[in-house]
Amino acid sequence: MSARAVFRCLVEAGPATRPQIGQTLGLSRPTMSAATAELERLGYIEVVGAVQGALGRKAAQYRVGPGAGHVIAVDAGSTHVRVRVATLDRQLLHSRVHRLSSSHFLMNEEISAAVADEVNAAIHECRADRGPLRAIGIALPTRVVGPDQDHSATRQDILFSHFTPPDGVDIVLENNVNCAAVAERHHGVAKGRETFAYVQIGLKIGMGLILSGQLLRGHNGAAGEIGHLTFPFAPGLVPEPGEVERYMGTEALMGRVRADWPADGGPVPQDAADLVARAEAGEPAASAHIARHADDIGALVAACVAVVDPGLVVLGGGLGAAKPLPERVEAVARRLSYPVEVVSTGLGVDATALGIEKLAVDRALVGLLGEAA
Amino acid sequence: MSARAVFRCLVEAGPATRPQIGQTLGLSRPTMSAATAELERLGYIEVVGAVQGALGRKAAQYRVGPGAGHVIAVDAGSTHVRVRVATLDRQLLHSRVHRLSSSHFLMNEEISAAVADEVNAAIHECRADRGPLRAIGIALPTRVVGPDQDHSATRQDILFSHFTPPDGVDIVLENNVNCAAVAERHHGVAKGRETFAYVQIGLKIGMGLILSGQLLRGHNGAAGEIGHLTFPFAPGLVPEPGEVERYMGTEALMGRVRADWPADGGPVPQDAADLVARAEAGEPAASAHIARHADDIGALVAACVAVVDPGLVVLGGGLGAAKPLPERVEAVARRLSYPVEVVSTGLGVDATALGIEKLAVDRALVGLLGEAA
DNA sequence: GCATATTGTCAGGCAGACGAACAAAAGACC
DNA sequence: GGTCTTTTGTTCGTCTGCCTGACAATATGC
Repeated sequence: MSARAVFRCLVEAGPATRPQIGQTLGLSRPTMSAATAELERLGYIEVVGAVQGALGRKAAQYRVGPGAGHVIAVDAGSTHVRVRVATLDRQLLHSRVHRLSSSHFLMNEEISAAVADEVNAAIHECRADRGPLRAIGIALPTRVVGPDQDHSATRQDILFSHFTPPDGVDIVLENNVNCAAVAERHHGVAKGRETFAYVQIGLKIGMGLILSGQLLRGHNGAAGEIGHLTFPFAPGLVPEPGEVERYMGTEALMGRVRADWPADGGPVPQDAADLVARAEAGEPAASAHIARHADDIGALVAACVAVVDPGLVVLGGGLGAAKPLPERVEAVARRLSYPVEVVSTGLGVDATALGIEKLAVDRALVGLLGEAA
Repeated sequence: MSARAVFRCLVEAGPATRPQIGQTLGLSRPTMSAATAELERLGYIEVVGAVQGALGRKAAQYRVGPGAGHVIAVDAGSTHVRVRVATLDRQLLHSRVHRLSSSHFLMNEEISAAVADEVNAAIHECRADRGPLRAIGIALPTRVVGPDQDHSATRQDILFSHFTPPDGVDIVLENNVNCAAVAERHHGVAKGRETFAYVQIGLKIGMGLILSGQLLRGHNGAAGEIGHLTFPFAPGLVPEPGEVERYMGTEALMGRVRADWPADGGPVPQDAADLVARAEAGEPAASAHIARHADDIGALVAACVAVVDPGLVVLGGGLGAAKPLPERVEAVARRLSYPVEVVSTGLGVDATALGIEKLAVDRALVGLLGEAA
């Protein structure tokens, strides 16, 4: 039915009149009238006003209505839990940031409890305000596997020991790096791009792959786990699993910085943010370390480029926005492999939350409109 | 129109009766009659007999008819040019192997001339035999880029200086490793698999990726070019482009074998096939080299697994079918990364030709049935 | 007030598919 | 052999989803 297409159009492109939607979808006026009448009857859309063109009769403007419901998006990060409640057309209804008592590498009891609390608070906050709750999306700092896959060795089950989802509400779990990649595609520098890679450089290192417009999860939900890349990878050396993570994470970087800081370089940088700031301020020692790190990341990106040839790599995470990084990474990667464009993310700390929000909205639409695409 | 679906069904599943097709496609008898009548009128299908069930009236059996036409598939390999002419439902009409005078690393004048000669010969051979020629597929040992991409630094244009395709015939170019991957999916050990990687280990090393059922080509047509993987990849070493290829190819392997062959190991193996045969026969020196090579490949496969998590890796190429390889590669890859199954190809030297044939048939179907999927 | 342009609705029609009924062909059973 | 049952194939009416064309309902500008 064309009503589905009309609703999708309103969700994605925002308020519009019947002639506008008919134009973009290639539908006739009678069909548009029937579709909007049906959607309005269901409460999924509502008239929001009338728009006057240059000439002629005013056109009624429609938008997603309260009956379409809303979603809750949660970014369960290592230092903060961020919650967003939004309508299907992404009007923010509620948002909260919960600071964790300490920084966590993995999904654990404290994060799970915080997520459960925040979701329950959000549910009560927005009750009956903008229609039914359709989906809850949670971005996790762990590998996420589907219901038919092997759950051993994952930590996503910890969450559900703290949290019972309401009946009839879809739950969407996704890895946080994958979520950031989705956000880059819909709101960030990769907008409209069909194929690209998002590389997160922070405490841990990870990658999210969007190929031909769809997120690559992989057979075990482990696609993009480049922290597990073979390393060292050279004749005569015995590789160890997970060494890239241990070598490229900010802790290892700061360890090298502390061990290698020149006596005349001033105080040793306290953390990665400090290092980046002083490199951007022009301090030679800090710049040298950032440059060296960029070269390492460039080699890593080159490996990913050789495997999937994404054409564009977006750098994110704590170090991803550092000024001199993209150019240097791009230079190294291009020397080692095929042409690739490397840019920094423009989305801030909200990237992951925006991405899981988009995924939750997509799931809600599937539930609302049936299986059809 | 349902006629498209019926024709696709006959192309993919072979001869069938109307009730059978209606069953699989969920179409009613009247619809099936209309569809087959339309297709028969166009000459795309024909009645091939009548099938008697356990009881009741005989059912007419249909199959793809002469009017549907045929395709030419060419594997432009490094030592041979293989040609297959087949109907859309993959009945082999003609096949030829043209041995090249020497082994070539890249697309060059001799290969191009041989391809042009063989295609022209095949065109005249099958003229008016099984309807019009719909598409010509050519598997190339080079990176293949689309018409909208950057053609500099590719060698696919050499071909067209030797060869003018007939009017109205679609030309499909694809990298030979990607073709082998497609063949594994449709005829080989990865049959029915939606996501897997094919790794070719021979003179050169390369990978073809099938993700969610579709071939990943990448932004520059360079996806799977793991010969360009960053190498060496370890702290303090300066990586050089293309070193994996130079290290993992059979020439480098045999160089190490010759340099390192024990005095009491008998005559030095002449080539890779000899090395494999003697390893399978139990000779310790040969086994040790194959094992070492398997470990290297295992590290390489682990890198690919970390990036795309294919779940299944099919080994092919000159060394891919070597007996002890898959288990050893799997063991190394699993230790370094996520669970992955590693198996050897069951298709022989025809893998690439079968793959490009499938791609040519797909293109012919698009041309025949319109843009619809 | 009237011409013109645009939106919105109504009626009719067309394409594609389905279900029900009926005709045709084959084996099963007496 | 005759009849019954089962399956195939066709004819007919219908239904859904959409379009085209005509008409009514606004809006602007002279």
